Amino acid sequence: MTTDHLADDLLRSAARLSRWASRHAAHELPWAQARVLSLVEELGPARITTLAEADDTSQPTMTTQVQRLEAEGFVTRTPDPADGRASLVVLTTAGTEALTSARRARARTLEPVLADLDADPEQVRTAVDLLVRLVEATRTAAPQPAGATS
Amino acid sequence: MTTDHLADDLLRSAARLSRWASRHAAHELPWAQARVLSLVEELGPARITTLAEADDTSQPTMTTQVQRLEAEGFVTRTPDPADGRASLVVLTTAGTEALTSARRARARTLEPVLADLDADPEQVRTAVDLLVRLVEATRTAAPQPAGATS
DNA sequence: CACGATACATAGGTCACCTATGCATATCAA
DNA sequence: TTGATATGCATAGGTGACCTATGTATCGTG
Repeated sequence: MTTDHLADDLLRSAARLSRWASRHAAHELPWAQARVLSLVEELGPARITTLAEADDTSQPTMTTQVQRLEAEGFVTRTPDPADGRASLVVLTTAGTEALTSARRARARTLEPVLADLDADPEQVRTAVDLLVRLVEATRTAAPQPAGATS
Repeated sequence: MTTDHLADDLLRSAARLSRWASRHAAHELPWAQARVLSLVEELGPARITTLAEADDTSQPTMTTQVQRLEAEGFVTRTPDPADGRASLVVLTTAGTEALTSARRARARTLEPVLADLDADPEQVRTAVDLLVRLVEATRTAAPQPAGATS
């Protein structure tokens, strides 16, 4: 009962927060692309499919995103020496810069709000850590897809 | 410095979490529509413009959303007795039910993950509260839109 | 009643998704 | 070696949720 509310509150807030941020941050780089760049940075040279899985998206979507990023010079694609079908997506210097700048923009957007909150910084840190762990947990814990009454 | 990371971590996690939830929750009702329903419930009979502002979206977008919700029987629009131009959006019984069910679905999606986290429930509650307060703070604290060096 | 302001609707475009499918390469069996 | 099948990526075509710009009533006011 309480858990129901808790989960709902959590999801609602997360959605609202990220929605608010995406609407108020002054970023040239669209969110989805920043996400992909971030992943490439995290995973190093990676295949499209790997990226798609990590981003919880479909392969065609990732293909398109990578194409755009490539067109803007943020990543390059080199053929995978181990597999002629695959290619490896690599971050360029411009990509790294774009990512850094996007991150800074986001942080800068949120900062005044955080300051306004006037909360215990340690508490904030704890809360954020919990969120991070929660996100990690979504990777492992497979959710019940609707009527999975197996 | 730490704050930069903090803000970024927070936004990244929030975005990932809500993205994950939106992709894994078994909801018939699209997210944006659930959001609007939620708002209508919260605000009571409200005008399109009011809803648009509350949802941090444009009036045309809200018009479209309300039209869809109306087509599905989740809300009705009645002319505002006080203003011939305006109409009031009201939740129907079906709308309330849809909202409840969407909420339950979301909570149910997240629950296994929360359980998997195996975290102190009180800590979770605190974190969620903080998130909620943060979202509220975004309402009042106007962010610096880029180079507002006034 | 004419005027600008206001509430909503429409038009037309973009971004981020999706599923279905095509094409090339890899892999394995006979 | 030669198919059959699996795998990695690209393309096609469609949807939802946004946006700005603009139209059309109605409201208030002089």
